[in-house]
Amino acid sequence: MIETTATRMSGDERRAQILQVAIGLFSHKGFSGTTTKEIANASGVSEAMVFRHFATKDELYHAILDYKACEDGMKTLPWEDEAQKIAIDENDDYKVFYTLAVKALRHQQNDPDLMRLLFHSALEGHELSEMFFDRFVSRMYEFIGSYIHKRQADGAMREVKPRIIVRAFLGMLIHHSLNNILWDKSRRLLDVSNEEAAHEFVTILLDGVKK
Amino acid sequence: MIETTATRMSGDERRAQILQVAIGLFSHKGFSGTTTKEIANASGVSEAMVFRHFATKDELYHAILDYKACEDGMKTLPWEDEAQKIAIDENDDYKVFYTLAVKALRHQQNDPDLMRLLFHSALEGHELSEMFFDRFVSRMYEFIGSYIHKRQADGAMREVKPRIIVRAFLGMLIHHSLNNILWDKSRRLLDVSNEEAAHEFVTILLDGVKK
DNA sequence: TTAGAAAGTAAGTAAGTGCTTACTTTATCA
DNA sequence: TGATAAAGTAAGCACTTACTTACTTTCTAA
Repeated sequence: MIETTATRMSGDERRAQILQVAIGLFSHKGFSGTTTKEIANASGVSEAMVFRHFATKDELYHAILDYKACEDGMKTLPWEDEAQKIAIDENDDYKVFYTLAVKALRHQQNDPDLMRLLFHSALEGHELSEMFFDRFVSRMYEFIGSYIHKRQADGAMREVKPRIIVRAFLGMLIHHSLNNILWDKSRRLLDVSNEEAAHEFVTILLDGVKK
Repeated sequence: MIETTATRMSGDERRAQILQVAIGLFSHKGFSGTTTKEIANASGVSEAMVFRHFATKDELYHAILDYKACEDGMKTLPWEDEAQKIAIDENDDYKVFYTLAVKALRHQQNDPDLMRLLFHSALEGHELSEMFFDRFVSRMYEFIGSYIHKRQADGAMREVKPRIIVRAFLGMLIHHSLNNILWDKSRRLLDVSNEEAAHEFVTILLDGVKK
């Protein structure tokens, strides 16, 4: 893929490269749809090298999931974001939801492979799916849900089950990204910036749940 | 699977049975994750029989897609529904969207395999994905979009790009079903009936876009 | 009742699959 | 500079894959 000079790589470099190549392949063709030979070829290396760095194909898959789910995607958790906390304390509904939305959309756009991997593993019933669900999704429901609960107690939002509102919100965001990644790559159906999408989704949601 | 007596099936019966078995397997394990041997075994028949009915594995996959996408899923198109047309003529926003939502949620719940197949094929870049997109999704955008446009002209809805509203609406619905099918099978996160979900989603949407 | 058509199988094949082995090339540093 | 460790490969192993062939069993209707 990348123009490789004749110089050989260090073990760590090669390992990282194989991992990256495998991410691209797995995320597009799935686990069983990708062969170790393909991974080796795309890495410009023999199959034996793949198996020197990752004992089995499964181990490679797990390494990817660990890398993607732990190192990468989880860096900017909304419940650890300072600006977010301030917006929450100030009860600035628009800011809370807009910030969340733009971040999510940007993240998904910058790393479509993560979303593809997540869906592949969910469909195949891989354990990553559960892990991601427990570590990220369910906390997201708690995080947003408890803010909504607070705002309902304030009398600022209608008394709807908070989690339905969370689902509606995440549904808009995730489905929008999914559309862009999977079906409407050329934006024939709908072509909007992340900011515009976030603004409109948040406006609909907040007007939709305000008292 | 089904308790098969010793009596042999007719060609058509067997073909239909293999097709059903394959739907179950493909939708859970994907195309390349499912072997023809598995399909044969699960059908209680030798592999040769599978290939008598479907010349190649690809042909079987296409037969499934045709069957699922044409016969099954497309039967009750919203733009051919009489009750829907009446609601549209009466400008009964809630009825229009609620009917649509409940139908979609029910359909997705009754046939989770279709959604799984659709996502598998979208991730793998199979052509079904495009076909489904052209034949169903893009028409859905036109259908709902044009109703929204009309209601905006009436002064009943805010001037937001209609397709953003469509995306928000479909996002809630599809994401909700996807959650139920893939991640939250035991409804730990959110347990609501289709009717309640539809009602809340539609209420949020309509309050969110009304003038 | 029996010929023929259709349902069915057992046992393959060639090409792939994940993975290993036995070996060669290159970098590093005492 | 040359011993050593690490990066690298070619070739192949056991098994699986999609698909075939040559054959047997059962149903049907003239």
